[in-house]
Amino acid sequence: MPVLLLKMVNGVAETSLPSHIQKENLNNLREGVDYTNKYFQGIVTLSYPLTKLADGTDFFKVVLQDLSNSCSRINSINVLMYGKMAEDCSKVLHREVTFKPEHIPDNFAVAGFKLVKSPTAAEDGRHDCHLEVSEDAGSAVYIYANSKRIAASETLSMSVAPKYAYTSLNQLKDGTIVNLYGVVKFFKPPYVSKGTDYCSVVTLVDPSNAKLTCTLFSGNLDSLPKIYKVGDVVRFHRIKIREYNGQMQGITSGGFASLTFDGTVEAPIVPRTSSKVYTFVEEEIKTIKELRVWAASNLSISGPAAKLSGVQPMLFFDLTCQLVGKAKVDGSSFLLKVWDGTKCPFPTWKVSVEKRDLEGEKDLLHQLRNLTADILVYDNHMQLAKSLKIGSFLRIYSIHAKQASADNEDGSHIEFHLHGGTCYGRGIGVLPESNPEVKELKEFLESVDLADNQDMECMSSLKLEGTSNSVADLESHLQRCQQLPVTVLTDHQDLKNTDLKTILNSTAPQQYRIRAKLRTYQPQKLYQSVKLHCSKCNSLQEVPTEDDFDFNLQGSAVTAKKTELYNVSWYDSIMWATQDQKQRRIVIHFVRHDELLQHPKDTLLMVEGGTLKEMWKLTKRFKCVIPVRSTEDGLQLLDLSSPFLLQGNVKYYGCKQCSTPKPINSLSSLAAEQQPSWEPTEIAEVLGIELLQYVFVMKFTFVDGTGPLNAYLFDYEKFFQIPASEILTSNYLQQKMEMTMNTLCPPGRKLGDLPWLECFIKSYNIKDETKHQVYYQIFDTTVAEDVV
DNA sequence: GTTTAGGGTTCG
Repeated sequence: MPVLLLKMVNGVAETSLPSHIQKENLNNLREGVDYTNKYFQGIVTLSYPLTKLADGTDFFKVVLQDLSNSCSRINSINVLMYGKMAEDCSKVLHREVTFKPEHIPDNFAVAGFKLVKSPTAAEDGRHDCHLEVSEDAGSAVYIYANSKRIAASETLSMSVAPKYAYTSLNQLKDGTIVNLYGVVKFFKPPYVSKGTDYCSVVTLVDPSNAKLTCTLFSGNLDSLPKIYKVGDVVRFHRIKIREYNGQMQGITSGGFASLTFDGTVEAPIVPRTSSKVYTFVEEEIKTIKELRVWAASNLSISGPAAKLSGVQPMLFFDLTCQLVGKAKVDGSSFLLKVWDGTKCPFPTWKVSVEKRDLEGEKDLLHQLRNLTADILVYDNHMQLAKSLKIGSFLRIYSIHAKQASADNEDGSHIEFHLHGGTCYGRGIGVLPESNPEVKELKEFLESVDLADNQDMECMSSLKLEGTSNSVADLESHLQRCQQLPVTVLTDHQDLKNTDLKTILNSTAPQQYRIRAKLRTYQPQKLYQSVKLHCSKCNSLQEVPTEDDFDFNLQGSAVTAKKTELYNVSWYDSIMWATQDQKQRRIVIHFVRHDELLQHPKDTLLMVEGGTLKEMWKLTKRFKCVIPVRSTEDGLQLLDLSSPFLLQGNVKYYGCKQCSTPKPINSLSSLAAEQQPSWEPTEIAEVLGIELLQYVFVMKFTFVDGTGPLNAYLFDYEKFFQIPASEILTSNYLQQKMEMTMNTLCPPGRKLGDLPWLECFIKSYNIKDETKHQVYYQIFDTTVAEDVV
C-alpha cells in the first residue's frame, strides 16, 4: 500500500499512521542513517510535472516544507519519487479538482525513504540531501486529505482509510455525512436553479422501506447524478443528512460524488459518473444486483414513457427522441423539433417561427416534416433547451399533450408543451450516445422508411381534393383504425401506458395499461376458445359435445313401470310411449308451485327418457329442463358429463371434482318458495352442484415496437360483450365475434396498418418444482363501442 | 460569501 489517503475530519486524521514508524524532523536528517521505519512530514510547496526517466520509469518531484522547523533557515527538502508511487502521487496532486479550489496545502508523510546527497542544493537553497522513495524500496506515502480531496481522489485506484461504509435509509441521523445506496423513486433532471448552481432533486428508496429526498446542487452539470429513469440505482458518497419539516433530507456536501446504474435486472453494470476513474469493488456489484432485484418487485417503474405513436391526449408523458431543429419563439418560450421515428396518430400542431430563427439541417427538417413533433418549452427550461445540440438524443420528461379546443381554426389538434417549473420531474435530459436505449432508437430511426410518410401525405391531399370517394372512405377507415383504439379500458383511466419491453423486464405481479397492436391470436378457430371453468378448483375443461349428451340420454331410458312411484307432493308426472316400433317411454315431471301448475314459461320440468331433440323442444316452451333418470331411491341427475340443467339456449354443467350431487328432492325447497326464480346458480346450489362457467380463453400476441408479449384473455362476457355461455348455440353471436376479431386483427394487413388496442393487463407468477414463469392476463378491457 | 430547493403537472 504505497500511497494511502488519510481522511481528515475537523483537521484531524481519522486514522493515525502505523505505530511502527517514527517521525523525523528536517534538522535531524543525517546521511547514512537507515530511515526504513522513520517518516518525514511536510506540506507540499512545489511540485513538478510527472516525467519519465530514460529507462521509462515514472519520475515525480515535490518540495516538502517542515512546519515544525519554521525558524530554521533551511526548512524544505526535495522528495524524488519513482515508479507507480510517482504516478499515484502526481495524480493526487495534479488531477483536476471539479469543485471550488481549496487553499489548504497538501500534507504528506513520507515513510521508508532513502536520504541521498542533493546535487541541486546549491542552486535551490533547500536541504543538502533529498529523499528518494519508491515501491521497490518499501516506501510509503501518506497523504492527509480532507473530504474534498478524498472525493477528488477516491476514484484513483489507491486506498482511502477507512473503507466506505454505507448507511441504509432508515438509519440516517440529522447532521451526519454518509455514504448510501438507493433506488431512484423520483427525480428531477438537473435544471438551472435560481441561485448559482444546477439543481437536481432525487428521491431514493431502499429495502429498509425508508424514503429520502435529496436536493443536489452543483455548478457543474456533470457532477450531478446521471439518472435517466425511475428505477436507476445510485451510490452517493458524502451526502449530508439534515432534518427538514420533520423528515430526513439529503443535500450535497463538499466532496459529494455519485455513481448511477441502470436499474434493470440483468443490464450490464456500468457506472455513470463524471469521474474518469472510481472505486468500485466486487462487493458493490453484489449490492447493485440486490437492489435491482428488490426494486423489480417493490417499485412500480411503469412510468409515463411513450412513443409519439402512443401519445394520449390530455396526458403527460416522457419522450425519448432526437433533436432535429430548434428555434426561439419569444421571450418565454423556445421550440424543439424532435422525432422518434413514429407518427402521432392525431393531428399535431406546428408552431410557426421565423425561418431564420430555425436551427437544424433544412433538408432533414423537410424530409421529416410529417414525423417531427413541435415541443414548446417554457421559462426555466429555455436556457437548457437553447444549449442543446442538433442531432443529440434527449429524454424530455412530462411533456403535456394538450388537446386544443375544437373551435381552433386548424381544427382539433394536439399541442406539446413543456410547461415552466419542475413539478413531476418536468425537464430535459441529454442522453449519451452510449445509452442502450439511444442505440436502439438510433437503429430504429435508421430503419424508418421516409417514403412511406410521403405516401400518407398523398392520400391526405387526395381526400382534400375530394376526387375519389373510395380513397376518402378508405382513408377514413384507416384513420379510424389508427387513431381510436379498438379496445378500451373499463377502469384505471388515469393509469399511463407502459411499453411491452418494460413489462417483460419487470417482475410479477403488477398491473399495467398498454397500447399495442394485436399481431396474432389463438385459437384461430374461434369456437375452440370456449371452455368450461370451475371457480372452485380453477380447472378448465372442454365443453362436452352434443353427442356425449345424446349418448348419456340413451343410457337413461325409462325402465320403471309403476307410474305411482312418481306422484309425490311437489311434482306431477306423466308418461307416454312413442308410436314407433321401439315404444320408447318418456316421463315428464312438472314441478308444482303452491299446489298449482305454473305457466309453462315459469315451469321447471324433469325429463326421463327423452332424446336430445325432445329436450331442446321442451326447453323452448318451458323455463327449465333437468334431465333425470329413476333409481330405486327416486329421481337422480345424470352423470355430470351431461348438463344438469337446460335453460334458454344454454346447457349448464357441473364440476365432476367439486360437486356432491344431492337427491332431486332437494329441489322441493326451491319449489316451495313464493316465487321461484329457477336461477341456474340456485338450482346448482340446492342440488350440490358446483356450477361450471362458460369462458372465452384466448392468447393474444401484442406488439408495440418494443417487444412481443403474450397475454391471456379469460373472459365470461365483458370483453366481447358476448356471453361465452350462449355463443355455441347462436350463429348470430358467432358471426359477431368473428367480425370483432377481424377488426382487432385484420387478416392480411401489414403491421403498420393494424389498429391499436388499449388494454389493462396483470402479470402473475406460475411456479412448480421445475420452473417459474410469468404470465399476463387481460383485465377490465372491452371492445370499443363502435367495433361491436 | 455557501443560496439555489426542500417532489406531487397546466398561462402559454
